[in-house]
Amino acid sequence: MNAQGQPAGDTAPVRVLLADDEHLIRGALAALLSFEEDLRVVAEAASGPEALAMARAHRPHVAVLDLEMPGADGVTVATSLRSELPDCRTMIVTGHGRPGHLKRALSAGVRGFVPKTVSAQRLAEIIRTVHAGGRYVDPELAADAISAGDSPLTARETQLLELAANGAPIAEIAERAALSPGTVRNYLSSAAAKLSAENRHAAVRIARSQGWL
Amino acid sequence: MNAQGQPAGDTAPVRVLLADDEHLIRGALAALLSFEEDLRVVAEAASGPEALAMARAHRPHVAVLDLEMPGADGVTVATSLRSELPDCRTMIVTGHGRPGHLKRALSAGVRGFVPKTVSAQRLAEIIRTVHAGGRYVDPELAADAISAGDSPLTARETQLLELAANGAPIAEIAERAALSPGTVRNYLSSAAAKLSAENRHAAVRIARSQGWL
DNA sequence: CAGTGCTGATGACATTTGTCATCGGAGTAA
DNA sequence: TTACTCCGATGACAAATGTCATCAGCACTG
Repeated sequence: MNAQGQPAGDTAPVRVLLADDEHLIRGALAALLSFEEDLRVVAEAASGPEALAMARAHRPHVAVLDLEMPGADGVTVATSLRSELPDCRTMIVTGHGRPGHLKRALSAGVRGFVPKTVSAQRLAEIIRTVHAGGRYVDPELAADAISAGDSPLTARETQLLELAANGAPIAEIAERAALSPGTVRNYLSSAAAKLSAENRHAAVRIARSQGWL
Repeated sequence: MNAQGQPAGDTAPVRVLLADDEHLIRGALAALLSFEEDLRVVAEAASGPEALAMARAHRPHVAVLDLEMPGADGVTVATSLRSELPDCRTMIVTGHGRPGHLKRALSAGVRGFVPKTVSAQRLAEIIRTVHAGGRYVDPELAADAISAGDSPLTARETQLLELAANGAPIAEIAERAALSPGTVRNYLSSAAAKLSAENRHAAVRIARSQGWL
């Protein structure tokens, strides 16, 4: 009856991988989790690729991944882990959770999605839940994701919005996408209309805020 | 001879205020710092205003402030603290440190400026340094700040860039600033020219990246 | 097969935006 | 005083952008 996993005693501890580019957070987290007798941090990583390498080397039961990391973001790492180490459960921890990120994460097989506003105790519980095969999604983020719905944008619209994200003029976007300038304007106009934005720049902002970028 | 402050033993501990909106980090940090015998976390806050209130109530020696917080950012809090509690030293911890932020912080009387990539040990040392009256600035950020130079923008240019930051059309910016649309275009054009940007949206990006926004 | 939606393009047109010259007033430093 | 910069505005013009209609190929689906 250790399903929800209060400290166990005799059973083997849960092997945990921590990946976060902020050393301060990662170290502090590792220290806190070390107090939980049934959890053991077996590896730490500061970037996406490093997280993958560490996971291959140390075979954790649960990988706790920051969403924003250099190299590859948490969801990308989770996707790779899913195919490489199917037994490794994954969960995402993030500062600003956007609805779209949650959707992407869930379809990547991520079993936990929590904001950094939770306490360490709570995180430890969630790690146990995930390890036991359960799922946990922050209620507030879940509500946002449900009410937000899916992205109304097509693939090209999304791609062109990304290229427009840095404020580049149409000509440059067209060149980088190998498309006609007129075509680019059409797609961006369409995207802005779908998002009820006044122009493509506002559209970029809106798409970003929804995690559709 | 306790200047750099190795654990002291008999002298009174340094009273520390921790302010960070991410509960996970704040709690973990508090736990880690509690191992340092000469440091004592006497208050925690999750927002700018709360940090101010806590500081008034608990009179910390050193306030460790996150740069990005709801309500009021770390530099704003530091400015208020400087006038309200001149004896309270302040330091800023941040995820992404932009050159302009560092400059603003230093002119607000902040004595420490560190990225979240430092270790907890390092942070503890820096807290001691700051408490002893010293200063500490992350070398990399300092180099960036020096090479970046000051903002070339005038007050109005900066203000209008801020209003333009969400992608709003000129008309809306003009209305919100109570200025003529033509005037707005002139200022934004001037700002874009100073930043070598192709248009105002790219200018916003550049100004943001320098912390001039 | 017909219908639908995404893609990619073109042309036309109106609007927005960027750029420049110019003006006047206020404040400030030499 | 003079010179300088910033502020705020106007007018004119060119360039970029947004919008719309229209076309064609392709893939998919009922």
